[in-house]
Amino acid sequence: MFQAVSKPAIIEVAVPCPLRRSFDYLLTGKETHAPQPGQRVLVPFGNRRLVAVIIALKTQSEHQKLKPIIELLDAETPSLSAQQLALGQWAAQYYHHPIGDCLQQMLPVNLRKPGPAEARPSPDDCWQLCADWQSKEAPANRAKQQLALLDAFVQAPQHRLNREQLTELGFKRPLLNELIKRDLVEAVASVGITNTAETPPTLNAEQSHVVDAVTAKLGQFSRFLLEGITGSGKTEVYLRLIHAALQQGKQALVLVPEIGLTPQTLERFERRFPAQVASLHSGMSDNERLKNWLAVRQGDTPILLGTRSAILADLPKLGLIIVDEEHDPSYKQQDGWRYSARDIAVKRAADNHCPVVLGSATPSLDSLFNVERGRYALLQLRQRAGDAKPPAIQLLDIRRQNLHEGLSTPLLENIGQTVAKGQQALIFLNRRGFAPTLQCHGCGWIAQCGNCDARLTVHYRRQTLKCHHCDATAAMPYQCPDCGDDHWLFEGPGTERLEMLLQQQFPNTPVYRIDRDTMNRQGDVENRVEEIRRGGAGIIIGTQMLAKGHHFPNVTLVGIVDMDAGLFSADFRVVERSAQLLVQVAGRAGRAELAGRVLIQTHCPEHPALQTLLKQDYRRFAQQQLAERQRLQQPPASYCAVLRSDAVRLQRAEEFLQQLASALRPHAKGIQMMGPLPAPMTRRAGRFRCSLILQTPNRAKLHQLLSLATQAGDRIKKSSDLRWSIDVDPIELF
DNA sequence: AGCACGCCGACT
DNA sequence: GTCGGCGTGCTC
Repeated sequence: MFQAVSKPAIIEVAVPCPLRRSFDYLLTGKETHAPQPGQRVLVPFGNRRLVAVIIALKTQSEHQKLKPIIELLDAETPSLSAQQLALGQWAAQYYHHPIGDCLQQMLPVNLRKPGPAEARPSPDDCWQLCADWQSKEAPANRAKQQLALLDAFVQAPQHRLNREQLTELGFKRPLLNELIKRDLVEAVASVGITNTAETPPTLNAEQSHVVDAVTAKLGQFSRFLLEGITGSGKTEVYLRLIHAALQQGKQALVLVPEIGLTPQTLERFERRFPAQVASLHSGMSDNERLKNWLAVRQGDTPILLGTRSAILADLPKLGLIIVDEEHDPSYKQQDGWRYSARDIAVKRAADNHCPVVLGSATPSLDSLFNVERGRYALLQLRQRAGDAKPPAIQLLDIRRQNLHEGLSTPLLENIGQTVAKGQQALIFLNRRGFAPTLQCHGCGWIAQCGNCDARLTVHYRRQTLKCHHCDATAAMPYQCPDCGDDHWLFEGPGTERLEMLLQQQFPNTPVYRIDRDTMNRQGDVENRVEEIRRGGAGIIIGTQMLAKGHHFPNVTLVGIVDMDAGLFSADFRVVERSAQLLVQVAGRAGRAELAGRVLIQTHCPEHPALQTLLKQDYRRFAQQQLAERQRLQQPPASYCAVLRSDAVRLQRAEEFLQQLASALRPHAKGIQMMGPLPAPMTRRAGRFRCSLILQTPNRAKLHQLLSLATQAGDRIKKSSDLRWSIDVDPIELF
């Protein structure tokens, strides 16, 4: 017999290395199952063994001496589905990032090392008969499978079976779900979660309209921006949409910002959809992540709720994507493969012919621009639940004012009046620690970080100096190292200092501080928020940790200590970000019977952006900003990428980008090139950083140039300590 | 990214 | 005479 000539004996793989190309290997012919794209494979690479991903099968190779693979790691089912593989390949091109690294990041950590694609069974993978199962309606006689499974539970010791045993007995998850639905069986480890779905509340007219509009588009690609003010019931809309998708037999993917995935959020979803929600977030073990990742892929779980990287998971029946707080910067990965989960969500919706809903109270300018261009349909929720009124915003001009640790007299008086009424005040300051600067009163010496162009922050209680840009920590000195004087000046306010001041001023009022220094462990914030909600008069001090998600019904006064830092910056996105932060912080306050007030301390009350925000009009602010961006041809009115470099010596970093810029310039017609410029805080963690900014209205041209940049960048001779990277659609310019 | 190979300084 | 510094080049 002839050997079939087309039998693929060679595989093309992506290896987890920063190399922008693939490698070919020989199959041994002794594989126990058929190789398929997406499967993991152990290969010899140099003198190492690496877990690579098959991207194609071939019959021949350009390369002469191929090595044979060591073994196929996936039995049958590839770790990455065809759709994921295609997504990874698309993303590698779009973000100009090495394919091997992209595919590696799409795999759960446990699958990045050799071993089978299985999760260890864990205790919460156990189910038992409900105590009152006999009083419940049994499955119909013709539901033979269900009866068999029920019988297996009755026979089992303690009436319990775990996942492993169920698999052994040949029972599949959907069948188990049937028994769970009938209240015959429940998960063992789940404490305090009822297994009956709660009854959804009634929707108001606005909510119904939104639900109808999106539901009508299930099954086709459609993009929505859902602009819903704080407290307008966005989450309820999401739950209804998910329900509609599930009814059509589809799966739903919900993305939330990094710190938005609190136990409360998860519980809210689980109450509505018992045993149907899997989650992926940073607080879980690698094994748990793998377990949920697999559950969603196998279709056992129809809902995936997760943070940024959840957009990379496989949902074979994906029918709806929701991105909550779509403006949140945590959707953009800030190192390595700098992808935007929000943007990939839109791409996946297109691939899956399904709707994507981007929700926010303060939509990003990118999304508003897409509404303007008619790409996204705009849906709005303007009504606050219970008719709560938006808070009144007022500026406090603090020029030449006496400040007490950063607080003006009027703000202090207002805090006093608020707590006297038994209400709560929330003071927002985006600077943790006691004081941002330590200065010697004798000679003017200032404590600087040895590794960064930054001052050290004083942490009073711990008597330490910390750098907030690297991990440098030092003991608070007794004497000035320059002149020996021991009189110190603590300059500027920090949250720790405000806490001490306010506790002193209001000794009978509880003062709560919420920042990275006081909230160490998972769940600390939730516990503290719960305590505040139950409490009466009180003062809450916090950084941007406060701005997201949590609502404080007893807060009637919000004070913004320092607005000015967010108004002026070389980076045009800083103003957008601080406006969003302001609106979000303001949204923490007030309810129907207690209208809230927001007081903003500033040295520049005439600033146009502030004046617009003052009128409660985020949308008008956004329109003004958009007009400005269009005038200056800045994103989203143009496309942008940043090439960055860093090295131990500034000259090395600069030189590299200069050479890269020269190599690109002849091909950069119609593309604005700015730089290379040292970043505003050039030295950080002992390295100097530079940026070269590219901007053009022509996306195709930008990507052509970036392709050239990857080639040129690899060719240019570099000192060994030089690192460089490409950031497509950056959210920070430097 | 790793890891080896390679050519120049201070140690047994 | 070697141990080891990190420059540079490759990985199917």
